[in-house]
Amino acid sequence: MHTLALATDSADLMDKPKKKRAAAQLKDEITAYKRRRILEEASHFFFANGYEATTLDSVAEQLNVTKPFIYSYYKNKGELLYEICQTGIQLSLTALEEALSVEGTASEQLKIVVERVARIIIANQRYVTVYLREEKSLLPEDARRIRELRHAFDTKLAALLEKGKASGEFDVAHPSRTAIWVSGLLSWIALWYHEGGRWSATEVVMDAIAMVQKMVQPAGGKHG
Amino acid sequence: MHTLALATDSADLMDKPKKKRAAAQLKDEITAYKRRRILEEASHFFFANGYEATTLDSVAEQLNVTKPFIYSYYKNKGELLYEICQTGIQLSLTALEEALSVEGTASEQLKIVVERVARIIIANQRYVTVYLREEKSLLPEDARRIRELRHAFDTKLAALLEKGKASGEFDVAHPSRTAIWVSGLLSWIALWYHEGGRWSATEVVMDAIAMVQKMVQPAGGKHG
DNA sequence: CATAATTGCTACCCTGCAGTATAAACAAAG
DNA sequence: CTTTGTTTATACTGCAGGGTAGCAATTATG
Repeated sequence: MHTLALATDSADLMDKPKKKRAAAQLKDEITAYKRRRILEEASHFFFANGYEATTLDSVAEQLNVTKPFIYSYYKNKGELLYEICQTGIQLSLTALEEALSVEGTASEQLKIVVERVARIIIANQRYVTVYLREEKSLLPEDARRIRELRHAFDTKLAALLEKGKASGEFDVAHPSRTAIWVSGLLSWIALWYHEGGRWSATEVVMDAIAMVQKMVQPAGGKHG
Repeated sequence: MHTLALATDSADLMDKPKKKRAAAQLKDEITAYKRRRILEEASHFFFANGYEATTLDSVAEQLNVTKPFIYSYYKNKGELLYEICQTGIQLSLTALEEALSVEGTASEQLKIVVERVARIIIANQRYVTVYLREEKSLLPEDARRIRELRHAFDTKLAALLEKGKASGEFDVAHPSRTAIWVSGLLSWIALWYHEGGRWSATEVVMDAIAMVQKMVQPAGGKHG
């Protein structure tokens, strides 16, 4: 009865339980699904109340499950936090990398980068906000890994700015420092955007694009 | 002996304990001083470990004092948090207001605003960061008051952008939305700057000025 | 239908910490 | 040198919540 809250019970995925291979794989998928659901609900609470103020009992209750259930899928509360933070930065990093793989001038690429990353941040605000806000609650080792991902993000962004600078498209005195401002502007979206608020997601994304373009735009005028 | 950690004991301020008036005033000053010291140490811990993860015992220990000491100057832990958050936003707001009181064109004023606010934010990073990060830990009523101050900040900034737009100095499509980006850029400093890190406070301030100027700069070229 | 394996729950433990009742130390006043 | 008020510490309480031991229910297998 309780497992109902985890929605889609085995039925959906249960097609060919013939071979052991298939059965084992199915089991893995179900486990992965349960982990995802736990993470999702946890991220809601961490986002709304903060990590320390959130109790695993409340997360379990939301899932119509008990605390030991969570502990059979996650080692402890800290592991949940780490996975949420990891998701937050990894999604942004992946969006950046995919955007960078699109061919085009630096200006075109930058526009795509900002648009896609901004959209990802809005769509995954909970994860990104927790990652930005709860760094201090991570174990030192976990915090280090998160910082590495963030650093990869900033570095790739800096490389793009460098490229635009070399081609004369951008006027940036110091690409790696400017990258941090751009990345901050994107992060700010997560901290500030409110669904159903004064401004729509699209408006915010368009604004972000415009702001970043101005930040790198040569004094002479427009580009790209 | 223990009160030593509160440094400057009465001696400093003790000049004319003649009249009762003076004595009472002195007492008030000492009380205010103790409150300030408690707040200062608390802000260190809240900044470094987060609000919930900080124990008042540890704050007391840092002051070479005991927990009931703190409770005789603050009602509870939440009051401490509120005062820290209040300090964080109020300092920024005051810096903004003072900068706005300097006569000049919109461009000149904006430059002064960004410079002063950025400096205040760096100098009071602990307070500002806690205010940005711990909103969810505040009582609803306290959170509301903090948001009001932030809103005042954004509104005054928007008015300046509006003024610059009217005079043709700035190219901003939507002043109140742009104000939020600018205010976000400033906030970002608190979250990202690290004393003794890769870049100096002055570099960061100069960068912030340059970024904001570009964000509002007309397509045609420079201004101010 | 019996046996084994898996999965989840009930019922705890125990620590850490916000907050307090009360006593001691000290200072001020007479 | 007592008396009175103030300031700070000692020594607690209460409980919330992370984490776990062990049991029950369910499912798979022969």
